Amino acid sequence: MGKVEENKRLKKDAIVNSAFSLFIQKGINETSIADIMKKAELAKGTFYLYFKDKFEVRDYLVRKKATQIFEDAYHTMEQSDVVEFDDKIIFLVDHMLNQLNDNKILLRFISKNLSWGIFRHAIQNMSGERGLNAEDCMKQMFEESDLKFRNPEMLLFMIIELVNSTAHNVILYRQPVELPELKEYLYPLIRRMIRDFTIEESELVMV
Amino acid sequence: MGKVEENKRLKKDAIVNSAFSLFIQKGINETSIADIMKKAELAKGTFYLYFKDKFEVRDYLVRKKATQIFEDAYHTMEQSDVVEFDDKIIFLVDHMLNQLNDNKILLRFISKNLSWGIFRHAIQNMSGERGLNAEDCMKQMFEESDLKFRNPEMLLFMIIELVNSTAHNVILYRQPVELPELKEYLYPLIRRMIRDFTIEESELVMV
Amino acid sequence: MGKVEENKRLKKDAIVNSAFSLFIQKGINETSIADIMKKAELAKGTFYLYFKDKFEVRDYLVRKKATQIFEDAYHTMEQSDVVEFDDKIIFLVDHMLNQLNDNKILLRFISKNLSWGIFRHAIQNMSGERGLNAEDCMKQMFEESDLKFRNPEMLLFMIIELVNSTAHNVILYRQPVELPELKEYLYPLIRRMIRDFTIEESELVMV
Amino acid sequence: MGKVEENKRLKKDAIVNSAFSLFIQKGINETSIADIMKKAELAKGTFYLYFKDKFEVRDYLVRKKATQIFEDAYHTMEQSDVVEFDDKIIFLVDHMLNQLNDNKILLRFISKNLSWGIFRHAIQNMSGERGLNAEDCMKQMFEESDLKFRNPEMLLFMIIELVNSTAHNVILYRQPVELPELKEYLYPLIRRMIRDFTIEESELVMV
DNA sequence: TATGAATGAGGGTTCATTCAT
DNA sequence: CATGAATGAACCCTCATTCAT
Repeated sequence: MGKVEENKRLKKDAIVNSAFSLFIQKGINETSIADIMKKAELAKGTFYLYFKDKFEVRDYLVRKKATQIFEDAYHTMEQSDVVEFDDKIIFLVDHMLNQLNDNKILLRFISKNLSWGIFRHAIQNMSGERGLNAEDCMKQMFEESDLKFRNPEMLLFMIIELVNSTAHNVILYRQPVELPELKEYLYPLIRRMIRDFTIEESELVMV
Repeated sequence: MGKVEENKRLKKDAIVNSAFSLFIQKGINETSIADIMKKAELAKGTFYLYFKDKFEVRDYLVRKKATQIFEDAYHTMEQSDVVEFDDKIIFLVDHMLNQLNDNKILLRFISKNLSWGIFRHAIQNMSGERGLNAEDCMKQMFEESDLKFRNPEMLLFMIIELVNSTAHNVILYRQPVELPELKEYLYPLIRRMIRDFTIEESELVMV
Repeated sequence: MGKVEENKRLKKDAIVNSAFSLFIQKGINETSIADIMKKAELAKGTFYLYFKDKFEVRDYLVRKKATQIFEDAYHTMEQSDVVEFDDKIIFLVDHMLNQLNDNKILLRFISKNLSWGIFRHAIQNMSGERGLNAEDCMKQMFEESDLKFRNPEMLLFMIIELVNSTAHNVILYRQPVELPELKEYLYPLIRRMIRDFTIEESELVMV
Repeated sequence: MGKVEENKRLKKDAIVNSAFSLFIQKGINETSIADIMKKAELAKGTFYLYFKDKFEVRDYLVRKKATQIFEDAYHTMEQSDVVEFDDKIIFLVDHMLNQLNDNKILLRFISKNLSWGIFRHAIQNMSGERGLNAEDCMKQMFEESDLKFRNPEMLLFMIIELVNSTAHNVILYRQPVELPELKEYLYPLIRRMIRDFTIEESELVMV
């Protein structure tokens, strides 16, 4: 029967949730496995039946949380009536920034870990669980638009890095400006980047 | 006489150098104070005469190394014959990227710690020691150029964050492209950002 | 089954016994937790599963040993044929003094810690474990006697302090007299104190 | 010249005063030599020119402070018009108790160390410095009175121990009664002890 | 599977003491 | 005499990990 499976899932969730709340509260280095299991109300030894060490839990959490944020943004976008490619990108970015701004603790946790490498890993591996694949989503978006891009991956990379690193400072330390002002500079720049990466009709003919 | 002072400086340097080599080798969390002092060939207790904990050493190191890189780039630029403002910025960025590319270990150490907050702190506090003040340098550069900028601090902030975060991935993980290719996309974008932040003559008249 | 519980009791006893022998040998300040656990043939970390620090062990020991001495004296007295109240008190004191005289090391350990505050705490808290409650014993003794006392608690307090502090010097340093000679002065004085605290029949009528 | 001597005395006083304030504030075990010398505004190494360790300082302090209290009480008594022996004893005890009640911190420091052994040592060794010898004082008091005592030393011993141990609890913990009530029971008891130790005229003739 | 008592290596930190200045 | 930087032994305590139950 699935009762045992169900029970194991509950235990794993308890561990993960406990760990998350402690990681964001005290930091991962100051959190011991004993802490995690005490808060999860499970025996210390049980930890090792589910994870190798606390860093495995951290990685699991980063992927899970990052995916949640992307999924949420993507679903909301799909239900909106945005059609243009650059508007879609801005919509996604804006939605995610707002989520992170509302949940600064989560931001602190995933922000500096969520760079290109982890991002790719996350969107590729995690997606299966809930059926939504971020990489496929993005690919589809690129294809659906009528535009052709010089180097789509590079474009995405630069946008993500720019957004991620500027937002980190602005949201967490409110330095050097507040989030609304950052957006004023950021969104036009993103649109410009998209435009600069677009291959013009004329160029296409040339090639 | 300054013999005692001289000796203290030597001890501090030994600690700092030992710590640096261990931090980049094993990571800061895996480096104990005992490790540091063993490599420095000093007694464990001596550590506490100079630093409160290893994080104080890390901060000291980040400031020191970041300043060194900037100073080096700035000096080289001054001895070159670059005159235009955007060329100067590109020159600085290029020089620093090359330094970091040559010294990936150093990059790993300072990169993720060198965000806007630390950067400002570093260029303001560290400068006195060697006579060169990074903040003043930048200000002077802005003033010397005939251009006026909408929001110079914001411009600098966005450039630094973009360069720092993209370069980090590219240099360390060679993902998604190699450094030369990144530069091909990065430098035009920086020039464009500078242009976008410039207040046109016509606008000036208007105001 | 109670195998685990049994094992824990053994471990705690080992720690306590080891600590006692070291405390009386070298003094508590010169005894480290490492010392205690080495002698107890247990791992250092195990200490913290049973006690917070060595002072908690000391308090535990003082209570335990003091209670043992009292219980022993009380049991012996009950099996004797002493009937008068003052004789009972003298009997108890005498028995306890003899015990302490036979075990000077134990005396040194508990003597200066066994003042009124600790004594009250000891007789109230420790008793449950073995079924005998020192406080109740004393109360019963007071009630069983036909006498009424002006301030029974005060009487007890003064007797205990007088006996404790004089005996400490006499037994440990044999100064200024030997124990038998102290008793010659002490017991008549105690009898006199009891008499002085007694409310006479005549007084009772008055009230 | 005596300038050097004067300077040394000042240094020693600084150390002793600093130590005293720290001992009563944090306890002797929690006070390091570094602490003492920092508060004394002297170099750490200087300590060893005056004392072997902090326990030597403590002993010095106990003697000094205890003597001060006794001297103060004795001087005040001399300037009063008390004549009877038992009144004198009560006067001394009362004065010292009041001093200690006013200075509970001092009491905590010397109380449990000031038993018969230390007391004798103190009154014998320390007296020379200021010209007043407590032992001689007491002897003189005994001789001056017309009374003869069975065992003067024993009498003194029992009074001191009784007063010291009861007062310690009462003043520090206000248990089981307050100081005024303790005195109500204590002073009559002391008078009775003195009477019981007195050799009657009739007895004298007998011998 | 799940437990949690036990382990003991290893961390950070303090501090009495020395000694070159 | 006086200093205070340097020492390194020794302390307390934590914690990942194991394993008998």
